[in-house]
Amino acid sequence: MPSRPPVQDLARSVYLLWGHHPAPGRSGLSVPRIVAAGLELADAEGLDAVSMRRVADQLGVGAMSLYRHVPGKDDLTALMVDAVHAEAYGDDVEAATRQGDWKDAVRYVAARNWDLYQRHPWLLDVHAARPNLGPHTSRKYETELRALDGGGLSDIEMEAALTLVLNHVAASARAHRAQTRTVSDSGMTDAEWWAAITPALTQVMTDPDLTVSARVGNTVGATFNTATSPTHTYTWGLETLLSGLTPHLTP
Amino acid sequence: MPSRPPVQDLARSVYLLWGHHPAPGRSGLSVPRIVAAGLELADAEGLDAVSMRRVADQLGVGAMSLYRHVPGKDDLTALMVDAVHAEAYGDDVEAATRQGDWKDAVRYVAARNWDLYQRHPWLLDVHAARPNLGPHTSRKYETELRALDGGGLSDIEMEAALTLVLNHVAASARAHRAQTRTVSDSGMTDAEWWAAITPALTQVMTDPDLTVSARVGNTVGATFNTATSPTHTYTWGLETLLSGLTPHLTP
DNA sequence: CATCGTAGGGTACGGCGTACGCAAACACCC
DNA sequence: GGGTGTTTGCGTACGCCGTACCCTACGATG
Repeated sequence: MPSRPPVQDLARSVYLLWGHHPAPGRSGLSVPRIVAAGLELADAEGLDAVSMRRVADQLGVGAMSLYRHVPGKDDLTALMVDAVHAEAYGDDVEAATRQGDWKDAVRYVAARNWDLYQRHPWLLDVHAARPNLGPHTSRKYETELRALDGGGLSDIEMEAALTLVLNHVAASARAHRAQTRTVSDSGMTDAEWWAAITPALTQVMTDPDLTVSARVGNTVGATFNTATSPTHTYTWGLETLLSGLTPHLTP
Repeated sequence: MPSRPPVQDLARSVYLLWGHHPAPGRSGLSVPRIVAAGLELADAEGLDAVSMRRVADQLGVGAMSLYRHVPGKDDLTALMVDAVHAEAYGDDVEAATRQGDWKDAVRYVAARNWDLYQRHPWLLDVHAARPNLGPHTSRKYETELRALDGGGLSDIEMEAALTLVLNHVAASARAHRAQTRTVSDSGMTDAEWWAAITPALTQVMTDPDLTVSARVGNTVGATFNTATSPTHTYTWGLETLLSGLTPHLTP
């Protein structure tokens, strides 16, 4: 059942992102305070913990009061994302290009995004339908595109290359989090988990064709003590990417 | 509050994945039928539509009856994923290696995964904490590793390279879906959406530093009529990746 | 002091996963 | 056939979620 959202709502979301929000009411409730409360919850307990009720509780306010300031949860999330994107480069659009050659610039961009995901893992759970057009997200995008500008890539290729790099960072960060988080959540290390299922697995997994995966699994397990090493995949993959981009780029 | 899951539960999940499930009860309910109902719902309406209640409705059965056959929703999802992974290569572990040189093999692997995401977009929404160890997933992994085997990559590098490629496919497929889906959901094309927010955006977005992103945005918009082109990013990114992997691989 | 727009919040609806425990159907033995 | 123990199926309920609707009560204004 497609329901076309009124143009008015879309405009409202844009205005909200750019600081056009209602003045604080008599209880002192305001958009910045709501966003701050949401960020606190998300950083501490993840995106799932950010419910309208819990944000309201955090502020000593009724759940429905939030709706006077924010149209709904999606907009709140967008505001949170934009707020956090301010941390990446400190509003300095030349931050990446100053790092040296283009490879260093891209490495810097990747590292800043990696750091962002470490500081705010919930960013990995935000799946917005449309791109975020907030002020800080826009400056972040500008900064990152500049890292690739003037190297001989077409505009189309710049967009694709940046997407490629950022997707790689996000996927690696997601894998990294999945590993560390399930360890702390279940109180069970990867090795313990593996030991726990091995009996059942060997009893049941009698497929004789799994030769390569068995060898690789053993090597990886022996090397990292885990099934995979997200940080290794991150750095190795980034260098591989850079090497793949090299033919396209001058100096 | 970490709660260590009993070893027994982990083993049960493994057994379940490998076909050790209770016999059909008197109402004819069985694990395969539950999984089939879940797949039907997921393919038609997405993963969110797969609730225990709706699966049960589909089968003309009470919601709680499902729990006699399946420990919980996570296990049902794992079963669904494994079932669908059977489609990728038809259990032929040499399917990729037969495609020609290693580049063709990797292109084939990427294409099969892309197809899988087109047929079952809900796969993109599955975020399992631990790797799926089902029979079909295992064979899929074997098939994909073989595409990279014997080319001079170490075991560690094979794992990283495969992850790199599969992450790229998943991210591209996700972007592709986000684009087509939000269009059909909102009844609003990318161009219409852009037109709807442009007035508000130009009024508010007066940042003079956004020179490169403005230029790139215009070029991309003029070329693809959209903010981004996921299919282009997919193919261009894949070739870039292959070129980055080339130095590591012989023939 | 009276009025009134509005910020704030209470209640409610329809969803979710699933813990718990009862009822009905079956299998089995006498 | 009758009784009995076990299994299967499911109804109810709990605590979450986002948010629509509407009323209260406050603050500013005249």
